[in-house]
Amino acid sequence: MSISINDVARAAGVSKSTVSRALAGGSVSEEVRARVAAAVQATGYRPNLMARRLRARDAGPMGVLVADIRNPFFTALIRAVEAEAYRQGRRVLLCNTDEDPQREAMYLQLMQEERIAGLIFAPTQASLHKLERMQLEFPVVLVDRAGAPAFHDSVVLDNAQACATLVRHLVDQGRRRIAGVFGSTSSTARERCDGYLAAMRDAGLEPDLRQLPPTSDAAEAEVAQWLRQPQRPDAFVASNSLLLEGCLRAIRAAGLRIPGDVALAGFDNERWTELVAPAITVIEQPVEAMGRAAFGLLMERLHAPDLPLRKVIMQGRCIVRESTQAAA
Amino acid sequence: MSISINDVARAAGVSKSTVSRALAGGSVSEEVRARVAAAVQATGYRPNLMARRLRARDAGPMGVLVADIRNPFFTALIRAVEAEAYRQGRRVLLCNTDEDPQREAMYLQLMQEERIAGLIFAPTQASLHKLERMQLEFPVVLVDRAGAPAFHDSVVLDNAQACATLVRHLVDQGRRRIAGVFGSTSSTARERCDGYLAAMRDAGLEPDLRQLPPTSDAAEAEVAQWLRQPQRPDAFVASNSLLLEGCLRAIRAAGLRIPGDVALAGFDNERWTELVAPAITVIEQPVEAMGRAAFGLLMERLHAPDLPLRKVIMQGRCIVRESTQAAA
DNA sequence: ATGAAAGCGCTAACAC
DNA sequence: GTGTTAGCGCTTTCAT
Repeated sequence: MSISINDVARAAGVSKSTVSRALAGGSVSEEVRARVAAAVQATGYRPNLMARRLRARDAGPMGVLVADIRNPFFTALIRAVEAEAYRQGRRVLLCNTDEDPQREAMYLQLMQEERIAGLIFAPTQASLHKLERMQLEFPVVLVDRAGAPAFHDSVVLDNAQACATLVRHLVDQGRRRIAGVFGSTSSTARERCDGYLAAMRDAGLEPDLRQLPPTSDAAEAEVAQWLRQPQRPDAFVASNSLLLEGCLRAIRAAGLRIPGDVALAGFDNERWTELVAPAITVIEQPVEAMGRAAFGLLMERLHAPDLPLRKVIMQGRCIVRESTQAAA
Repeated sequence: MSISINDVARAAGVSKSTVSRALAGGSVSEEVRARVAAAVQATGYRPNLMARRLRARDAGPMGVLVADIRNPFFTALIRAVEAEAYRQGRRVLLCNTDEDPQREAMYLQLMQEERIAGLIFAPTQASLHKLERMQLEFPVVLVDRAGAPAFHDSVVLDNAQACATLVRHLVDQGRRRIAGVFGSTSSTARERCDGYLAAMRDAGLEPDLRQLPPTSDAAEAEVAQWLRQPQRPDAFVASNSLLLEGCLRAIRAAGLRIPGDVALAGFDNERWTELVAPAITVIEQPVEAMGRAAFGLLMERLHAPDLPLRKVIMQGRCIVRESTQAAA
């Protein structure tokens, strides 16, 4: 049995409500406040948040539910949110769904049951739809992945635009058979795919794309096969850093030179994209800003539930490196 | 106000105790069980875990407290633990301390207050000592970082051995001025440092080492300066992948060739270490196994608190790549 | 098999 | 300023 407020009250010789008030900084005499403090020390008392929340509808922790903790974009996002939460004295309940809708559903229910104050969520395509009919008891801010802004605030990159930028850059460098490697689970991947298609059409080029589970292994296997085709692509665009890595491995394994034989570009300015030779052209996302914005939207929503729906769209920055130089 | 068990009871036309029993799978007539199930459906009821735990001393979530979520070793560890927890129907409360003892203390108290069932913890050097006098109310398993096994179960790499292996390998390749770049915040870094010192002594070589905040930026700055010294090192050993990355950047920036001018080796088989040219020699840690072991120890401790203290020491695997070939 | 009632640890009215 | 009282939503005796 752990120490309760009653033990402190007894030790301090006051009632438990007085202890409660003293701890909350309410109006109590200095003398009593000191006695309570001493009693807390002596007993080693820690408030029981279960009880406190049960009673006071106290703010529960913030939830953060991301699709893949291996993806550095998400770890960076988590850090940004957590830093912001920490500054405001909020705890963060973090969970990882591995792009699995079933685990997503489980964790959503879990957070419901844990009575979190609000959720920052990067859902799979599958859950995005279900989410709308779900009527959760806490506000949700979608981040990185969102559909039409019908039910939830959201913070996303201008994905179509960013991907089109990448394609246009490749076209400018003289590439023609530009292949697109996209994830199959997120709205983000779909939007990037749309941008790819639009830019290819504008350039009068034939699109050539795959939608894969967003892991490096899947990309590596797929691209390996792709490169064996008669008319092989002269450029690859990958819709996240995991897929990008898979592309790079496959191209290397095929003994092709970058950018001589094929150009390569992708999303997320991970540190390794600059360290490999040749360094890789990427779209950099303003991850920090996205995390802070998501947290901000959530806090505002908490304080003013009737605010109109907001969708924050951020622009990516194209960092051109050697991997997309014109072929020799 | 959210839906409570009373609403379900009313809807089903039974008492709340009956609902509780029906939900817990107690002895209730089939007919009532069906009515309750229907009422749960109709009302959209979700049990309030705060109340349930408050009452029943139900097992809280598992806590995981890591030092740096940017470090891929920890994200891999988290995934392993989380996967295992998921299989057993346990939730995971994840927090990130950024190697900051103050945040560590805050989160420890927090987990105490959240009444977690148990904690998997990678503490800083500073907290490791305090932890011993802390008398937490839940069992703790230290992972990656642990001192003498005095108070807590732990799972660690054989750090000294692994680092000595790296040094011996470099000596075999003809390196003599082998520099060591170690973190300053963890017992792990200290043990690797000890292994470095021992191996250098055995080889009759003069040690030359630094202990830094474990970030790539810190390593990059320090190594840049190091390389400007008259008798510059002909090899670097870095004690984690962040430091390793900093070393690589600094060596490149100085215009030196690897392995021609300097050799480079480090810890953690991150995918980028294989992608850069030249690929980098590393010690691979059995991260998956470490995560699973930590979770296993914790569960066992939960079921049998009086078990003797256990320390699991795992061996790393040295993966030799081009970065440590003999100088031309 | 079911209901009534007690109580987990806490806070917030309401008294004084 | 402080104590008394009444729950928050739930499980668990103890009756019936």
